[in-house]
Amino acid sequence: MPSTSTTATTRSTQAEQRRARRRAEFLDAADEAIRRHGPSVTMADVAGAAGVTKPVLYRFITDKDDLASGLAQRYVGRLQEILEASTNPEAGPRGMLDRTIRAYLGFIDSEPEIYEFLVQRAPVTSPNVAEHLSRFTHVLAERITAVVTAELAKVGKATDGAEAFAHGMIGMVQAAGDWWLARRSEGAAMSRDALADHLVKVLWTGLAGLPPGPA
Amino acid sequence: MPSTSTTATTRSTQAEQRRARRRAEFLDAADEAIRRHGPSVTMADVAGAAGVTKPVLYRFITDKDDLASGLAQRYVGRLQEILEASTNPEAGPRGMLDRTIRAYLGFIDSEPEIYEFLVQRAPVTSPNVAEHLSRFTHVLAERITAVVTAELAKVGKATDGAEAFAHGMIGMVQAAGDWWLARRSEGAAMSRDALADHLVKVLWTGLAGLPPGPA
DNA sequence: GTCAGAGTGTTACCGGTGGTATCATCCCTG
DNA sequence: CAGGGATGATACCACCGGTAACACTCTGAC
Repeated sequence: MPSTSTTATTRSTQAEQRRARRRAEFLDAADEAIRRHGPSVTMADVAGAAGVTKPVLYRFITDKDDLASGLAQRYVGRLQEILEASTNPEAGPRGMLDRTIRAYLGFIDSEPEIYEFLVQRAPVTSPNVAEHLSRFTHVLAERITAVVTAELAKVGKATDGAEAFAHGMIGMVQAAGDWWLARRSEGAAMSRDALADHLVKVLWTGLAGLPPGPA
Repeated sequence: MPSTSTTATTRSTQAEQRRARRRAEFLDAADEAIRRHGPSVTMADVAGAAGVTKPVLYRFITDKDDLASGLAQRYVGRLQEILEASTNPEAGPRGMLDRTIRAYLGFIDSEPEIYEFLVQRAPVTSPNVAEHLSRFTHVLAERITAVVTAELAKVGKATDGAEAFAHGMIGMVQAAGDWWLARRSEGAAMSRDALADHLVKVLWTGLAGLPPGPA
């Protein structure tokens, strides 16, 4: 086994790793470019932020939607890290709801441009097929569905509405967040914390309004 | 007063009427074009559907966003007509919520392409200013805010959360509607009526979760 | 009758953006 | 040193939103 050579398989995985690293670099660049140019960034802007031209970018990112997908996945991951880091394991589902909403509002508050870029690219993707794979809100929705379903089952309610409720929850938080984001800049409006309190109360109470019945 | 001539003022109002009629024709054309080409219609498509070329269209519609605005206003108007037509005046706020949600779901069910065109054009409009004037959901939000505020005041709760709640409500209905729309095409999912029941229950119950206190 | 002007219409174009074909270069391996 | 795979750039295409410029018609005024 000569020290300077590697087998074919390890070489291919090395290539894969290199590709993945490159892709991550371009996501970093996109991050920076969005911060600099706002949600209407151009692919050339992103490439430029990476110190490179468009064709190179397109060797690692197939599409502008692919780029949005990659960023969405990354930020959902960070959100999840925040949630898991603060997991007081005995807080129960209501605590989880509370923390999730606060984390979400914190994200759109601290990264409004990236957030807007993400939601802006969302509906464009699916012409008519329901292929929203790994879009920001949908990834979130999956996780929440699980929690809601578990909670409903525990309380002995019908679980067939869980998915609709999960998506509805996200929609409510998102819409209220958008509204708050827009009003925030012109003074007025309530504090982020007050809004979070509000949403948690409404949603948690609303959960109780779901119809009873077996799964 | 000669029979073949008109005064300057009536002539100018005649011109205005003509302009308005023309604009309405182009909105009709947009309607048809969206139905034919999907939410990604082109301005040339719209002009073509009106049997005309782009510059003519642009004499009556300033912008693609203006076109979306016009359509949004038109459809919100129709929604309101439906609501008022079915107004059992003694149904109270819960009946109103019920009817509104059903009308909304009926709209996105029967006109999914137009609906998607509308929401797609929504966030693009405001670069950073909160000038979403007459956008579909925002027009709706204003009306709902009024109802919610009144109801909260009646029950003796703090009304400063009404606006956030109104936007949140719309967001929930919209997100749940999107989800339902996407799942509907692949069999599965619940019926439109069941979803409406669901949403009404959750939101009405959630309203009770708002914190008490003076306005 | 003819002239002015307001509408209505078209062709041809611009600027920008997503995305690609093509070619040059470098570096690593054999 | 030969050759292939990755890295890079230039130049281009298609498409879309929006506009400039020009041609035609119709109406009412003198």
